[in-house]
Amino acid sequence: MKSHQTTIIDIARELNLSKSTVSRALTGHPNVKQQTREAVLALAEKMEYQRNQMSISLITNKTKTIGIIVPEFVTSFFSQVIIGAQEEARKSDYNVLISQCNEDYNTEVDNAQLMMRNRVDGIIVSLTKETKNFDHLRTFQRRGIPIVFFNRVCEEIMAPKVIVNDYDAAFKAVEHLIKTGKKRIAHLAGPPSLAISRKRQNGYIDALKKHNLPIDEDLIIGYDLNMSKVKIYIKHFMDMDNPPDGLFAINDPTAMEAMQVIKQLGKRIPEDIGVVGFSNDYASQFAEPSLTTVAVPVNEMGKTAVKLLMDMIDKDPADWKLLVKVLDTELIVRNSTVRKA
Amino acid sequence: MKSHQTTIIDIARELNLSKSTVSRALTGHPNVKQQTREAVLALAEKMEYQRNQMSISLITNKTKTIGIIVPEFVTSFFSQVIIGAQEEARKSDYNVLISQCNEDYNTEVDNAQLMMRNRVDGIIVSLTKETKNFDHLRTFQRRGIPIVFFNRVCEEIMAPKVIVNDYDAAFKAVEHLIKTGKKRIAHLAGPPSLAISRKRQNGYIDALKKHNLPIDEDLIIGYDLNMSKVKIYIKHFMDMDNPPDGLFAINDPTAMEAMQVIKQLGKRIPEDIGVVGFSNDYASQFAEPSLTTVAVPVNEMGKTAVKLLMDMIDKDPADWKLLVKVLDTELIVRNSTVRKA
DNA sequence: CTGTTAGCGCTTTCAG
DNA sequence: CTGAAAGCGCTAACAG
Repeated sequence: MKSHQTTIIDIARELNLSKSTVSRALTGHPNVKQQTREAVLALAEKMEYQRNQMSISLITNKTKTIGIIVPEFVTSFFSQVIIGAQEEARKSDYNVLISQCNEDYNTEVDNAQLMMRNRVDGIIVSLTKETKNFDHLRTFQRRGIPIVFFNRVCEEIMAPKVIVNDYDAAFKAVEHLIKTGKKRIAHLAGPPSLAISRKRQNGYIDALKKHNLPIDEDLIIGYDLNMSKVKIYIKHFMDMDNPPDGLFAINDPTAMEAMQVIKQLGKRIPEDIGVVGFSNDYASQFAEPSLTTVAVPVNEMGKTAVKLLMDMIDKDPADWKLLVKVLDTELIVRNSTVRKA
Repeated sequence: MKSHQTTIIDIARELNLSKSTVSRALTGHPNVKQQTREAVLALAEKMEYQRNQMSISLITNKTKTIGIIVPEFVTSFFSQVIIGAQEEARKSDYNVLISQCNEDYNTEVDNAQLMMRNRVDGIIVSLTKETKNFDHLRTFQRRGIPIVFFNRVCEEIMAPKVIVNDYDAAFKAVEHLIKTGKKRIAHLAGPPSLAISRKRQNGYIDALKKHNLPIDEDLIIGYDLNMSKVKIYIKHFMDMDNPPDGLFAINDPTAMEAMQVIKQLGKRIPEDIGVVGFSNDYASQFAEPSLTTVAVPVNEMGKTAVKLLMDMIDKDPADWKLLVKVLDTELIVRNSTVRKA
């Protein structure tokens, strides 16, 4: 079934003009008589003409589309980054092709190839927790298609990155727990494959060190972000002879799941154990107790990534800058660490 | 900066073959000598050839892309629908162009035109709360591009729709509140522009009627989903001489916001007032008390919408079926209505 | 100011 | 089995 889309030829025929004149009128080229232009625009409007992006892309070798690859879509984090990214892209009249990977490496590779086939002008990427091979991404650079990483960045590929001050934020988060009087703080960390896991863990460790608290390896568990495991680890923690009185979790979903388990075990938050998350997920404000967390400027992260990408598109790869933008975070203190009256 | 993407010509030149033969080998056409095919495929692999979707689209007048237009991205609802939709689309080797509208009508129109320019083969749409004019969507049908609505459907356009049994679900939700002993149940409804608001409200009203409870217009407030207003309305309810002892909210974010306010006012949930939401948002399990809500099969909704769309793509519009798929929901009873021991 | 021509990368006739 | 040629909708270069 061939759908009928109005073409330039349709307009040209109707107005008895050449294709090129119509094209010029439509694209705002100066060399068109005012009267002709008006006639063309009026008819285009009437016939609901929408230029065919395909043919233009074929000529210009530009699709005016950027790809966004994110690891998951369940928590609000990446959705919100995407909102920012999309807003920024729209400013430059760019579209956005979005793919989420269900935290699956093979899906990420598929998505990358899909982007390739669709000849996106650039991509912004946050890796799945599984991604350890980066060939599918290197292909882009090899072809002069720019990449910008955000949040879960790849340290082995030379490309601009947008991250937050993970180390500092973690440091402050843990320091906050310490200031509320906690002395045995556990850390439910992310998989070591992710740089953010390592940085946050380092922040955690250094905060303890600064305050002369012992580093107890038993209190640090790196896990694969598979939420169903949180229960096991938290029970493990709380079953200890000397259970922790504080918990710093790699992200908010983990922290909230942990709080569920802690409450089931009959422990009070924050009295028995204070909890801090990371990312300020949409849900964290509603949790009970509301979750103390590190607010990441998600919207800005998306915007910044796209801005950096836009600076690379149409530039010679030799001129690409290797900026690493570090965005500031803010510790949001809520009831999971400091109970308000 | 022209990025170098491998083309069929590159391969043809290298192998001293004609373009057509290479093309045939690549597309699995039977009339190619086994040996030739293997050589082509091997080289294509080596040169990282990725077919240019643009040129194919130009010829076939098909982009293998479907558009998804959703009103917002903040709550988890639409994200999850998109996950399902994307999975289903991928099965048929279709890509997905996603646009969210920030609940803004003009953005919806823009997004629709963007889809049009990109010649999507079909779209699935959930309307913004503001959308009352549907011309931007009718254009698609006029051109033989199929539309499927989901969740927030348009009743004025003849198109397949995927919805849930809003009336029944609301009825059961309210009946559940009644069974927990509540007799004065308020309803924080959505904007009347949305059919789901009206249906859920009707379910609410009929449940009260069935149980011989009076319909008090003062206990029904339809609002514009602007979350900041929830506080005002809930305070208004609770300030009444005879405040409600139950609340049925149009959706989970509303319910959770309401619970926050109720708790601030020092009222107990569910003892003083039982609360039921709608949609089983990701956050609702973490809320305190955990929120009783109507679980919507979000993933299935996305999948079903795409399936219906796929059945229309490539079919003569005359053969398009006007199915309305009604998916079943499930009432999930949590602590906001029935406190577990 | 307007028309003509060529060609983007690919598939699809039509000829061998 | 393979090649040559036409053309998808549009823009850009070259002529008027």
